Amino acid sequence: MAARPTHSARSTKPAALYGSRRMSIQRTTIATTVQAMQRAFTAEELHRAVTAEAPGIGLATVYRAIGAMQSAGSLVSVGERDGSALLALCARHDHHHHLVCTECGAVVAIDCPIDDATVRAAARSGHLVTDHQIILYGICADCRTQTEGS
Amino acid sequence: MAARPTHSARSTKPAALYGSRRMSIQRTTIATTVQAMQRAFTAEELHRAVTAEAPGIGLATVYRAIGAMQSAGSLVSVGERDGSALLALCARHDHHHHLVCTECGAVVAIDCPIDDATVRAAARSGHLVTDHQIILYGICADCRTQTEGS
DNA sequence: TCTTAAGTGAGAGTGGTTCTCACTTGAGGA
DNA sequence: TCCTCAAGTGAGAACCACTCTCACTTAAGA
Repeated sequence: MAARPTHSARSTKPAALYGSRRMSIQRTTIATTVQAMQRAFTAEELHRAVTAEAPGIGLATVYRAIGAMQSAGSLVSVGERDGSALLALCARHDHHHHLVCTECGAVVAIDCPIDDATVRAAARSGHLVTDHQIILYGICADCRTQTEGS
Repeated sequence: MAARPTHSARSTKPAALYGSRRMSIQRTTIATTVQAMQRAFTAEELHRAVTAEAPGIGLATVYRAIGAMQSAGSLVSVGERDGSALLALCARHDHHHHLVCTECGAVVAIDCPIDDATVRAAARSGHLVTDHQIILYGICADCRTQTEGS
């Protein structure tokens, strides 16, 4: 299993995060704000950050932009916090999962730990695994070095 | 990885599903209904099933009973369906996960596929895995034999 | 029986998310 | 440079799963 940052999407153009042709000022602001986010965030946190940048952008607009980015595959849901969906920017399009740092909220892409052996073992019991959903929680490399340094 | 039914709780007394001493008629009805459930269910589905059995039992009572059974560890959340939490009876108290059958909704306990190798590989990238959440979707043994039989 | 705290039903409240509607605006074509 | 039109927007209502409150009931131990 290899772990690498999810964040190459940070350097792509805002428009690339959506699946549509048309780019409004609001969507550009939202995309830029998402790219500036250093960790996983909720829709409400994103709305707060966006309105700090450009007051007047509605919550519904933020939700619509989130939906568009999720459809385009540039934004993924990585669990939840206090009943709200936790979102993160992710440029990887191959099959993978995410490790959410419980210290700082950073999200790291992780290769899928479900291997052939797992699927075969399930098959031995008569079950067929067709899909799965995995979220890993832990402490990221940065937080570990910080903790060990102090 | 071994897979085995989650359902030994089906044969236990209703009172054993809750962590408390006191048993009301409502809680007994709810526990019996849960034990009769052949698959994963939502709170609303349970409420419908319970009121079919004993009309007048309130939704809040069902939610309170679900909370008590979850605290007691006899009922677990195994994902979600249409925005509602998906619940299932489970008697296993060791570390494990669940396979939800996409055909019939049956739930099967599955040993944890996250092994030492996975954790060590994450550690090699500097990350420490402290917790995880896994839901497997697939087709259970019964549904497979049915499909192959027809 | 009595006491008492746990449990109950009804319904209001909460909070995240989605929908509606009238209005605005970006982008492509003439 | 207009014109057209569909995509996008803001405000706020609506939706929905779930929780809380409150007056009342009841199980269980003394």
